[in-house]
Amino acid sequence: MRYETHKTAERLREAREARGFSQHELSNLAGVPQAQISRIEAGAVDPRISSLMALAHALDQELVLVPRKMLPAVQSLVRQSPEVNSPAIRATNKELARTGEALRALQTAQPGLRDISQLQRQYAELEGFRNVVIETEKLRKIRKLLERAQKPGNQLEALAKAMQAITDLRKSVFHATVDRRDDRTPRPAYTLDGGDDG
Amino acid sequence: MRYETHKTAERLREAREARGFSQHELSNLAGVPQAQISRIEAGAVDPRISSLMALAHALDQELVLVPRKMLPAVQSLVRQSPEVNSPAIRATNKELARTGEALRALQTAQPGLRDISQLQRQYAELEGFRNVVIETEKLRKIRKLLERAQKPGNQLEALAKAMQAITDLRKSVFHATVDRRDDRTPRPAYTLDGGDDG
DNA sequence: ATGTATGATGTCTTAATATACATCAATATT
DNA sequence: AATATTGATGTATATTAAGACATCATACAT
Repeated sequence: MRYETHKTAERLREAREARGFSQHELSNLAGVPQAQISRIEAGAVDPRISSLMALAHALDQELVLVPRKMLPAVQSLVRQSPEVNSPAIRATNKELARTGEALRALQTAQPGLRDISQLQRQYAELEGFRNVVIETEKLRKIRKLLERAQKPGNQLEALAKAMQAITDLRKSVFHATVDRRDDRTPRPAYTLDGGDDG
Repeated sequence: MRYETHKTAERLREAREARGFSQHELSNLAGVPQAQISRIEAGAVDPRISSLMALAHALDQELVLVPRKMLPAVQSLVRQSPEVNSPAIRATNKELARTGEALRALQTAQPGLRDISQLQRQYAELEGFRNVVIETEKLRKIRKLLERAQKPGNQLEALAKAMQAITDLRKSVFHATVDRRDDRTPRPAYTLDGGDDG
């Protein structure tokens, strides 16, 4: 028993943390209890595939059967995956997740607010920048504003500020992304035959 | 429940039958009762991962967690059945071996060359594509360049060209498998500038 | 027709996962 | 300092895979 089960579990944990999900959040997404996730990640149980696949699916991963011969090639492919694990990106993802939560909370707490849908649309776009470094502090400020907008008081002002902040963030992210398009490989990959004999 | 569990089970059965194993034989190899193998393959149970891995291991397969984005690429790799005996693959493996030798030879002959470590890193990844068809001619050219870099003359130029060639080969290999569609850049960037509809 | 191999099922028992709680330590946040 | 979050762990119960063994239908060979 316990072949390299722990290896898969380890990768699951990495994927979860890379996305800034807590075990509880993942639990909600995958329908697997937090306690069970903890045990699985710790290698304390021998999970059924349905459990593993539920988790993998929630993390946008798939469990694939790979012939041993192909393993190195597959792994080198998987390494190229854009799932960066840098602390900065993890922090960003975490803040993004929390901002999303704050937004949902605000929505349920104050369903009447009119501009929420627009806020959500803008946030949805930001969601796409998971795994891309963005200014965490700005995200944080946005989240604070959203939380403030939940409580009575100057809700509208907080909401307006949040809107403005998210717009600014979008702009700044846009510029940052436009600047760093070095991986788009302008030329075709076939430059090898450059006039050398064999 | 039962996500795509049956898919994995199906692949296991294919692998078993491809090797001409009966369920009973596989049972002996993997230590899983024949009845259980039958139920697993039929999708009648939700097996534990240890059972799956025992079967996979006995069939020279590995259970790998793959990001969704990489799934098409990985599958296209896996589809290439490991026909190690095909002439094309034998040729590739042979050329790979010779290229590796040339690299090592160059290293011992010219220990001072600075970019060798990078070359080696890239070559190491190509090594993973043993048993996968890659462009043998390009490999051949790389080897020639490495051999040329050993002899005095325009070493640096040969080395630079080799580096470029190996980079291109890597790209071409990955492109051949990865790039069916263009979803590498975070897409929401396009929609960032315009305010949407109200 | 006889015998054999293969794979699917059935039954019973055992052991372990899955689940729903609760709790606790460590950390982060206010 | 007080509070909230996160992850690990404990307990009790229900569900179920795993394992051993038997059986049956089918296909294939003798």
